[in-house]
Amino acid sequence: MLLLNLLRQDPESVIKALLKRNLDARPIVNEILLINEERRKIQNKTESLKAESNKTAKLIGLLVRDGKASEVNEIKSKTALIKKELLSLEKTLLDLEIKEKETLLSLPNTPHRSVKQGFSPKENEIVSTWENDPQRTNDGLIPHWELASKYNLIDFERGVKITGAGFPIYTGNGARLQRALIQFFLDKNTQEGYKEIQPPYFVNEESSFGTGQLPDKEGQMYHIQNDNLYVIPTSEIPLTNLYRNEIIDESKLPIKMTAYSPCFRREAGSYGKDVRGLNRLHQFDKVEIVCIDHPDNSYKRLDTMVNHVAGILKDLGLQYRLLRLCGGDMGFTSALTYDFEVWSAAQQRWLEVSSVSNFETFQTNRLKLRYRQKDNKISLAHTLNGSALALPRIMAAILENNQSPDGINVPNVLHKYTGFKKIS
RNA sequence: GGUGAGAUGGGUGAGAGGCUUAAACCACCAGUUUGCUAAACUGGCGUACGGGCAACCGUACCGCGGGUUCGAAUCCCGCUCUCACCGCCA
Repeated sequence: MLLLNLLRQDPESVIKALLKRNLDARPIVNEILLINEERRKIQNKTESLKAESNKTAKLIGLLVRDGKASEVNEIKSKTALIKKELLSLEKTLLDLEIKEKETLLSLPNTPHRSVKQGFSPKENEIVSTWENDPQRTNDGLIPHWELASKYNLIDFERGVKITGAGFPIYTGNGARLQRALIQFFLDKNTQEGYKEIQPPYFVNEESSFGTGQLPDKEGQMYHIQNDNLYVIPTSEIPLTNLYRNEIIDESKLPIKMTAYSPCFRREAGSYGKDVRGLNRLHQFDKVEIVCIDHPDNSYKRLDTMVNHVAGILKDLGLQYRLLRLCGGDMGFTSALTYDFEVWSAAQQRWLEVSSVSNFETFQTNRLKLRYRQKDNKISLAHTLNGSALALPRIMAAILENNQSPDGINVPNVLHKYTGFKKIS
């Protein structure tokens, strides 16, 4: 949620920034300002009436105490009038408040100045590419879904039987490799100072709202209706919400957390070759990093997070490229997002494996997540998160890129976790 | 699932229709005193929104939502959550 004060002070800069998302926000911004003006007007009126009524009530108290009951009735009739007026004013005020918030919620975050305007993923900027020369031919290469069944690593069919499409069963060395990756990622993250957390996999409505999944992405989450809980599409939700409604001492910043969790996404409406094998699933594993930091520090923090993720991909020997997303491809809540894509040699395409974002105050404004400065001033903190890393496409790339006629070579850094060096 | 007890500021906890502007203590911050620290003493110490250049003023908030009343932390109704014990259970 954008800052109302910013919108009041400098609406033009907000409108200009949102153009990068190909959104003409002018009508909405104008509407908000209009509602806001009206709201403040009504609020002023309401509050002065309340002040009067409070004063009168106190006076009655004094009169009753002094035994001057005869004067009380007269005053009572006066406050009855105030009350009547208040009744309709308060209703109007509430309506305006709701409308103001609703309208404000409909605006996405303002892109950072470094973000380019653009409509689609095609306009994302390639910031850097590691391993300049990925294998540009898939001669003789087998896609990961075939490798997975050739070496008995994943059982897609039985996954369909017991749950449905998009719920693969990892078996034997496949399961072991998956676990090795999770542990490797968690170790890398904790070495970097991220505190390991095991969060719940279900969250309540308030938490989903806090990080912005509600109301924008309601249809993407699995919902447990009996208990009104949402199954997490990412551990970003429980991690970031840990500090919801809290005021953190400035000296405690940054707060750095990491968690492994399975992630559940309905992915309604996506079919075809993009979802083949491990490319897109309803349940997948991910290790996430989340930072809560001082506003002055958050873009430096974003850079260190990006470098950290890059380091992990290098350790695994995966060819990747780093993208800065254009305005049109960025998530609703983000101000700046970098995506990592690894090269999938058999499919001859780039696969997104990590998304690292700075949300600035967009989430903390909803979360009421603030920090206290030395001079006791209270401000909203910045939140950031990133995947470090999402498992399935990493798995796909490892299988495809490291295949040879006699098996699949496991990256060196994983040997101590897998206990084997080759899958054959 | 059953029964019972609760929910008050950063923490403990009083308050049971109007002298509450929520006591007191602890914690925290500043000052006095002091060779340093501690102790003692004095003062300060919530959040949000609105108004104001500011000092400051107003409003709301005692789990959440309604109601009664001129007036509600306090009375009434509904909900949520927490804790304890019992049952079931990895």
